[in-house]
Amino acid sequence: MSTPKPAQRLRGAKSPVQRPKKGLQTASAGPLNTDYLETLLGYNARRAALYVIGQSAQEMAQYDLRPVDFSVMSVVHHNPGVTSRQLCASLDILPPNLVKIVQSLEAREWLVRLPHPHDGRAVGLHPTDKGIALMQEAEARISALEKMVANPLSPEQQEQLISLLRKIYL
Amino acid sequence: MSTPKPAQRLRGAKSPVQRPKKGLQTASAGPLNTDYLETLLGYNARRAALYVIGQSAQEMAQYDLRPVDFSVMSVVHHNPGVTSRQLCASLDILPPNLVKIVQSLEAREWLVRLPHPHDGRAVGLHPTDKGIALMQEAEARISALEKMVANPLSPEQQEQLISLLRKIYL
DNA sequence: TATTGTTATACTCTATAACTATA
DNA sequence: TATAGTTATAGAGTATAACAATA
Repeated sequence: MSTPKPAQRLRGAKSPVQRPKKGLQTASAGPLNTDYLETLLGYNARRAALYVIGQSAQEMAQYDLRPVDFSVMSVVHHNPGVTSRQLCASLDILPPNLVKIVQSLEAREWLVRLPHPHDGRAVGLHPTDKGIALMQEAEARISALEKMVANPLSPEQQEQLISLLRKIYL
Repeated sequence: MSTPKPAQRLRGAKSPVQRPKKGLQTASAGPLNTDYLETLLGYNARRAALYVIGQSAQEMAQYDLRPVDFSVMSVVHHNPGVTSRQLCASLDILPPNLVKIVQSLEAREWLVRLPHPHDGRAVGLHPTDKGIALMQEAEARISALEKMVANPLSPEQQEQLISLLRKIYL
């Protein structure tokens, strides 16, 4: 039941955006004017997210972990016994779509489903020793990668960027 | 040939993320510990992008414009005569996937496809008067919406956030 | 031979309805 | 009656291969 995940081309790398030159509007050659889109927070946040997560996805491909798998395993890792319902609320995943993710992680023996102590309807998700070891390694690699990606920014700027992003969506 | 687009539920709003409380790991109730994920730039950038673009999508639904339609029309608006190939490179869209987007915009008479003056293979995309009027209004609404969304930040912080994001992905 | 635009198609992601078991 | 988890399925988004017309 484990899902085979063929290596996938990762788009949204650092190449596609070309620098705009004001005043140029020739059709066939030369860079385009994207000045307006570049004023938009949504546009810039999406491009940054696609780039960073694309890099992370490449890094996690060695574990056959997609970004969503990593997020789920990370929450399970730090919240042993978490229920599917809580995971869905926390990561904004719809319950039907979480099912096969959990099945795949369970098949690889990174988590186990145990009956919930106080609620017969619910199932607690617990990381296995294998899953804990995996996530210790994977989280260390992701943290190291994020340092590389955020390298153009000073440590103060890195903190500030995350702080500003959180003020937007929280 | 125009695509009917049923109003779609927009997820990723400001509710799903719950504040973590350190030390709490009870399974069925209480907020989860998501401290680790919240240290990640990719995680925060994605949540912010989903939130901002979700708001924009709601605003553009009145014109039956999805985010990708808005981006394409905006580039056409500011680059009359742009080719499909240029659009794909600029917005990171694959050529086969741009075809039906352009067909839909053409069917609504927001752009026209004219033969390219210097290249018989290429087709230039030109905004119609209707398309120009649409985008003047739509871009004004998006800019106003972005001001609302970025309201928790000071004007200096807003500029800085965009500047920091660009340093990440450029 | 390389590029533009296109068709067909497959795969992934996201969404809704409906069912069961339990509270 | 409401909630947790699941199944089935539909729709949207993203990917590759291959073709005709033109450079």
